[in-house]
Amino acid sequence: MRLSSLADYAVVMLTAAARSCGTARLNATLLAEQTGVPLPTAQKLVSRLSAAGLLESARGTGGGVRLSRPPSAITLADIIEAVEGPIALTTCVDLERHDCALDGHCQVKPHWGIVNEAVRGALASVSLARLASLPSSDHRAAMPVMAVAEVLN
Amino acid sequence: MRLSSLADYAVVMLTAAARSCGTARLNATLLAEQTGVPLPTAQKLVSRLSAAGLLESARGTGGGVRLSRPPSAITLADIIEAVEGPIALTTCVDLERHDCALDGHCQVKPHWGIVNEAVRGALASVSLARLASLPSSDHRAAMPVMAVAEVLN
DNA sequence: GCCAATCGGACCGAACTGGTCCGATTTGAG
DNA sequence: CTCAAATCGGACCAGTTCGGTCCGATTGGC
Repeated sequence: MRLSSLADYAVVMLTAAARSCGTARLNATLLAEQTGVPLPTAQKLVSRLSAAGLLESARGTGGGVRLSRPPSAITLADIIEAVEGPIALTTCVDLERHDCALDGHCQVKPHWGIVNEAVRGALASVSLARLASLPSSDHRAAMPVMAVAEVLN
Repeated sequence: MRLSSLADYAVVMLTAAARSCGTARLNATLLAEQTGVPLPTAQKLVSRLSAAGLLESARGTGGGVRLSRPPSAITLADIIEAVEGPIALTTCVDLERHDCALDGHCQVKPHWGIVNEAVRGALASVSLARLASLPSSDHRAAMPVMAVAEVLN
């Protein structure tokens, strides 16, 4: 239940990119300096985010990267999936590889899809624009969460 | 963003335990047979779940385990935390070890706590009793999720 | 036409997960 | 009271994925 450091770094880097959106052309070196992410790791992430379509890259001298969409149209779920692959709490909800040992008579399997979508939805509701803004002063530690149970039969 | 197989197995085993709650005394061997989880793994999980207080164990001949609380009072979050440890998407929300390389000037850090609580809340809203029941016929693939963004500043 | 700067992919070591096994402990029967 | 069976509990080991580093391919400017 912990997301990889690469995904964490990617969020930090894209947040920094969103702040200077449009103002300057960005590259891996600059993002690494602004965020503190090690340069080689930043390079790898730039590659992966470009391949996923979140960044548009230009090679050669004076090249670099920029957000391919406005920050409000990029969500946490997008970033995580770009770095880690599809969000799938269990292997059985991953459409690609449904190789679960208990597959046949598993009574829980039908529920995982719902739970997975709930978590994914929570992440998809957070936009990069929101993450780039400074936090408000009135954090409510505990938040009212929609009842997954209500749709879980 | 994928939870460990052990956590998955634990959910399946506890779901099976909830079905035969009160009817029979359970042990690791029985749960392994009913669920298909390999016996040694089931034993390990029984240990861990007992240590976490979700199962009450009795040793010796005729011993075994049983749920320490009614299934409605056990949530997915409880099970996952019992097996994997605290739910912490990033290291910086883990109160124990906040050793993040970017700790000093990370602009995203304030937001992670909110997102983490949202995900945790989603998992905490699913009870074991709900998982043990058969799924309804009208699955709604996409579910309305509360807007995390609304509390994120 | 050459050079410099940038992205893209391949390689390697380390940490964790998952699986297996054996010992410690307790109860029930004889 | 002693023995023995059955159970939980923890230690050990292999496999895999993750994280980090490096070098080559490509492009645009001079």
